[in-house]
Amino acid sequence: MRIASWNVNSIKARLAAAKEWLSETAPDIVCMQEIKCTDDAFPRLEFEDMGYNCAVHGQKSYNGVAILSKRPMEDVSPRLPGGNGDDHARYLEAAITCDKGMVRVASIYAPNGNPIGTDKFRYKLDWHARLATHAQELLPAEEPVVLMGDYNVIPGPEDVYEPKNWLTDALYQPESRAALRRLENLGYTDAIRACHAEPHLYTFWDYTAGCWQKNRGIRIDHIMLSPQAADRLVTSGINKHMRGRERPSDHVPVWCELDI
DNA sequence: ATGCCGACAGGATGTCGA
Repeated sequence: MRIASWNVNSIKARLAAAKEWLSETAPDIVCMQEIKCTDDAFPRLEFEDMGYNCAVHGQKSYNGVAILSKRPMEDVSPRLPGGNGDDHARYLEAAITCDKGMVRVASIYAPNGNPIGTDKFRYKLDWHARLATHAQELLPAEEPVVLMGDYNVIPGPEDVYEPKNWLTDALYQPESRAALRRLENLGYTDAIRACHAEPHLYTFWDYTAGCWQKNRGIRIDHIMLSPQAADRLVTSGINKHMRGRERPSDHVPVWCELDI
């Protein structure tokens, strides 16, 4: 079972690239982030024609997450618990029954949080705290859980081209990195790191300043596996080539293969 | 120190992203 995640940076702008990528890599489940459209505007029929069911939690202009699945989805639920009226579309969860059992998948678009020292950074940390609480609450069921998407957190110095440049950025603050580490401390596994030890694996390259050409990237899109999902991890990867195509997203897809 | 690029809404240019 191949499960992938991609921050598309507008599904309207990325529809052709997305269809091409789906044809080439044939993931069974796909989590998308930053679809930047309402539920009605999501190109559902295009993906249904390719054999996918669609669950969409959209928002006009900003944010928005979706899950595509070749198999039916159950328990589809948007939004993290808590948040006091937080209306950003940043979380969507679904349960999917596979050949050897079920998997629970969440599409995650965590807040950027810049600039630091503002309400935006506070919102980022609060959002991650809500995510950790929910992640913890999912554990007693002992299901395979895959929390995947754009976490907007650089885990460590090996995940960025030049750590010094990011010392005042919300993506690299100690509190941000601790939020991601909190999931690991709960028992979740970073699927990319579990399969690839080498440094300088990136999932995002800024559009500006020739970052892609110079390979000045950062690793901020993550696949976090519950213990029962990690037990079934076969391999994982990053579709880096997608950044070099026409009209690319600034993020590239990440994926894992689970024996489920 | 700032812009660089790209997408959005709206109909010029400001906002946002990371």
